[in-house]
Amino acid sequence: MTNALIRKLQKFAELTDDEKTALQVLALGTRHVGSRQDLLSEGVRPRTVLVILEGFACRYKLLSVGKRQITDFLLPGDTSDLDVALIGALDHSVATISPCSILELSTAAVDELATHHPRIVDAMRRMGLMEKAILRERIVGMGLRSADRQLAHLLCELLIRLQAVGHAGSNSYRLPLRQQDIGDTLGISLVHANRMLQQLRDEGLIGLDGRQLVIHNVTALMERAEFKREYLELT
Amino acid sequence: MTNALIRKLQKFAELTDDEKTALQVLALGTRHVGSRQDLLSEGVRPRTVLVILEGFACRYKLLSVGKRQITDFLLPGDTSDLDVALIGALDHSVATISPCSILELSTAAVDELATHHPRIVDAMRRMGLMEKAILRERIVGMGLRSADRQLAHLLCELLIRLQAVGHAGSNSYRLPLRQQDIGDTLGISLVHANRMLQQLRDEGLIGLDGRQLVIHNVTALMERAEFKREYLELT
DNA sequence: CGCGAACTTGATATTTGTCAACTAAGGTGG
DNA sequence: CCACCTTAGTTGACAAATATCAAGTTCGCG
Repeated sequence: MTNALIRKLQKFAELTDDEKTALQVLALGTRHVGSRQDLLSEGVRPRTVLVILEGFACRYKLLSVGKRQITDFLLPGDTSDLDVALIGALDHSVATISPCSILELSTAAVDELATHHPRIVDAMRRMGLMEKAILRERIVGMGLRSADRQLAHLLCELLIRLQAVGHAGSNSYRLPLRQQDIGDTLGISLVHANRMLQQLRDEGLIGLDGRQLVIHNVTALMERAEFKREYLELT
Repeated sequence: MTNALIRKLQKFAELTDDEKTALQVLALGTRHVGSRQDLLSEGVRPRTVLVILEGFACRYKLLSVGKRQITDFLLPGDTSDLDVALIGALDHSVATISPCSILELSTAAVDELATHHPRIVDAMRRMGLMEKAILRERIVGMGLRSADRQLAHLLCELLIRLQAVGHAGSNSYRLPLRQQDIGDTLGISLVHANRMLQQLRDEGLIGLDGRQLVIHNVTALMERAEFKREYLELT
């Protein structure tokens, strides 16, 4: 099982074969879920830790009917909150965007890992810290960046994060987001998201054919976005 | 030492006298810092965990000169990241807003607590989860709420959080933020922050005399903000 | 009393949202 | 295989929210 979780954990700490085996043994199993399905719902007390092995998912919150804000994305290798045992009720929902395959860990399994394989849990804690860094960077974007730069930033973030788990080439990846999803992420309308995408296309920075995104000039896109990759590398 | 940290931890787990004593013994000491001073700087590896005992502080990031985004506030009882030992370099800075008194814990002290007083660390982990919830709610606000509602939401958030540590009355508290700080928090200009403040004042929802904020009608302000307090109570 | 920082105000520019209509692409039953 | 149907994407015109600029005003403090 050289899956996305292990690839991601390796970014934070080299795993021994023993540790890899422990992860396999403790998993409750793998589920396959279609696109646009809720995995966890706001207000509910989660009972397991979810690990995305394949596909795109997101965390989101709803406000007065019809308004959804996506707060962040869960990509292959990402997990829902590790400290799930400490959570009374979830403040947000989690849903798939594309079809996903998902591994579940019981809270007992996490305790077991913490006891016998503390390095794995340390790596997972680092992932938790990175998640906070991503949330902060999203706040910075929403507060300080214009819509086109924010979009550029999102595309850069996804490039780096997907590359880390082998799901992106040097300048391209599959992007299963609808324009509505992009708008709900950046806090702009669908129409505006459409226009910002066109702007980046017209400038020759990106190409989007179906669901395949190609970044024609990664350096230029990062400059446009004022993208600093350090926040995704806090090891 | 019935300080803000202990009051805050008590919200998450009853502490024994023994545990309270451990906290006192392990602290490296208390510092007093003036307003508008950096406590931690982006890019630096932090060596201790900071606990705010008194005063207002914030986390912030800078973008191309002159643009600052405050991502969240550290109020009495709040701490900087607990998993500090796992952090390579900070992705953001931390600065005081008002004069603060600050307690420092060495990483060794945190390890010591984790070993002998796991409930304290659990409580601190819950605080970390709440911090993520606060960041997500800020993202929701920036994406979905108009500037006046966002301001209303911020004032409600601070009311509840300050009440939790005994620093606010039923409908009032000291608010040491400048209008520039409010703008930098909500992602709006200073001028617009000023106008939104006036709007809430003109509607009779709040009063702001010097640095003392009075919320004339808490329920109405919460309705205006679509404020749901659950996200601050995830126990 | 004077000075600087914070706050306030008005006029105008820019960005983004909303509405409404239209086009393109994929899937399904006849 | 086509007609239809639904969903996603696109476009233009206009409205609303917010930024920017520039000039006051107030207030605490030395």
